[in-house]
Amino acid sequence: MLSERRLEVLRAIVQDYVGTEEPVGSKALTERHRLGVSPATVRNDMAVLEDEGFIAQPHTSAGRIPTDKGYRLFVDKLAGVKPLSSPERRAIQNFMDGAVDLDDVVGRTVRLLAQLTRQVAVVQYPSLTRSTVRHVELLALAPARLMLVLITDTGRVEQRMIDCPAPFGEASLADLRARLNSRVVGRRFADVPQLVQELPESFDSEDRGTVSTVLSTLLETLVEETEERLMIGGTSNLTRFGHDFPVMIRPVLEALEEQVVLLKLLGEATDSGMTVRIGHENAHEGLNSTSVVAVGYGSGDEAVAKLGVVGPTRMDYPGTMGAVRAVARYVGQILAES
Amino acid sequence: MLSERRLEVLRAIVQDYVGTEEPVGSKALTERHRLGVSPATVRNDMAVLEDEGFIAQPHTSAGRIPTDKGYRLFVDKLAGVKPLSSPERRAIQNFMDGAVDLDDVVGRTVRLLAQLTRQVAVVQYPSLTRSTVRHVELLALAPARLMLVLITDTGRVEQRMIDCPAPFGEASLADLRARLNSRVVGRRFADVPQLVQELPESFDSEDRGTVSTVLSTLLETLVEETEERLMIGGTSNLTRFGHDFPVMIRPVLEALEEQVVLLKLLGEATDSGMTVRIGHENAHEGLNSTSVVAVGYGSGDEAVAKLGVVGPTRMDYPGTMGAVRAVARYVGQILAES
DNA sequence: TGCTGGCACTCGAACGCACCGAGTGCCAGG
DNA sequence: CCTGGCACTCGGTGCGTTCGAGTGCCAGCA
Repeated sequence: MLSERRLEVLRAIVQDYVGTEEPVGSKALTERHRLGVSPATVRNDMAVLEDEGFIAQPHTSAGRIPTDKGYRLFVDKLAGVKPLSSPERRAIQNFMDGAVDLDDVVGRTVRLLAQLTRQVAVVQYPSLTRSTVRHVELLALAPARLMLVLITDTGRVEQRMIDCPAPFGEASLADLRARLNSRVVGRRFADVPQLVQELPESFDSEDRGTVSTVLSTLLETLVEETEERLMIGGTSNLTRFGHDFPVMIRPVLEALEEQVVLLKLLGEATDSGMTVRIGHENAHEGLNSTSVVAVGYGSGDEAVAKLGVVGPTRMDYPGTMGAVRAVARYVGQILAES
Repeated sequence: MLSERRLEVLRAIVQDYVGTEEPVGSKALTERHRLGVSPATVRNDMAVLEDEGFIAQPHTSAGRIPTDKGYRLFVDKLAGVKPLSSPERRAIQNFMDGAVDLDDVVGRTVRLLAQLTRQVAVVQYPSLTRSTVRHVELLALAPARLMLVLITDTGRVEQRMIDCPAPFGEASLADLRARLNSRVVGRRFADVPQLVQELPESFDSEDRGTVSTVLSTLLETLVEETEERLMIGGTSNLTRFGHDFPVMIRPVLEALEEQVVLLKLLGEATDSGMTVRIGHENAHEGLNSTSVVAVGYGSGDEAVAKLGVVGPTRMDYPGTMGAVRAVARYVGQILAES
């Protein structure tokens, strides 16, 4: 077990390293922090911390840097979530104020988060499956051509073109629209498939084909868009990543370009509460030297999507966590209002 | 005036430098290209080219590299547009096939372009002002709450929430919807403001407020969304930028994050035909060591938006131009079909 | 006049080397 | 269990040397 002081030493190492970006030695530590012991003692503690795998030396005669395991302990036991300063809070409000639609909200959120944390921000669009249906619209663009428009309670809108097997009268269209809406409005998208199951049967045989087509397009859309969309920003912050530049940032940029990877990344975050994945805890290889701080957000109690940041493992965890949480809450509020 | 051979020397320098990324000397040139003259002669030619500002030496005793002016001459006079190979053409088809909606089309285009050119791709969404109206929909989400949905001929969909000053009956809604559509469908968005001008006057006084609100939201949307949206991708290709990494790519990433900058960039491209902006020809400072190759694309004859790539001035211009043009044409086709 | 070979010169890159100093591990003593 | 002392390690820095690709210039030749 690690004594109180050793934990204190670890905390000091993490803080200094995050600040200076340079391996920290025993002497420097005792000078910057009032540990009340001599460098020699700190050295002994460091030796123990190294044995336990919390810190490491890049080279034999250099200072120590925290390992992933060290950061993990720091985040779990030694650090809290730093609340934002009130100027920062005000900045959030100013920044998010006046967003006109969901795209705008998500876009602003990404920029805000990137700016606050000075890291790469990732924001997932509210998921369809967890949202509820606000409205389903069917528009006749041509006699045998429909457009299906889905609107969620979070303001997300999806649309699809539908080519009908047969012309579809205005009356039938209104009928279908009405019945569809009466069944699904206010329900969760995940439940829609069951809710519309026997709908075609109640239509004339001539319309039944079209109704089926519409419904299958609807269901397809639900499936396809479950592969969520997301937006990223602040990639230029990667340039402050470290010295050994190209090697580090290349795989990160590549990972960020693959939506699948990112979605999995956010998906791994637990539904409620903040998740921090440090270095090798990330499944994706390119992100082995980055940490991901993610949290769910939503209009009500339930999270409809996630947002977070990606940065070097050497990041200011308390500050980052504070910013991520604050932004998530604020976005949740905005969505609830709209 | 530059003799035929001097131009040939310039072409050889550009080609070699693009390939090797290293300053090219007189000896290497005569070895790799059959110029039919000795290194000494080439040296003389190089001296002239340098006097004229087409090439420069990074250091006194190094080879030459093309200047922006040199690339300009190369692009204008010495290089054609390299047509794609047939595997590449097939790749485009495979890649774009099966796109479900506009977002999907744009997303695929970005990835495709980034992959083909191995550079950063930028694709603008079809502009509203240049598109025509396919449909305007008004949905009543609550008695005094409407949603406005705009659909363009290019498949783009915009929506806005509207809070009405007074409840708005279903009949009035249908009426407004019908009149609105009969006036604007098939017309260009740019013309919409005039077309709906006196619409409120024909409504009952109790509804007039709401109608005005709806129309002003509609007009607002047109204005706001004239600030076009765009999508970028392939930023990881920036890592192959050069040796002097961080310094180069930082401002580029920053510029790429500012939509305004990018839009201006694309906006500067001429409407028809391909535009190539080389190095300092770009107004934005951060892009002074990049070149932009852009071209308009559209469903018909007229360009509804632009797309292009951003890469180091040292890029394969013929190949890049070929890819950009091919992709633009293909996307145009897809939009025309949908 | 224009091309060519020859020649002296330049200067950045690479290499080797010595030095410096932050940092370490270990140990004996309090 | 903490501390001061001490010998040791080793990466970073500065400096001088060498190496070679590349240059400019010039005299000679077609």
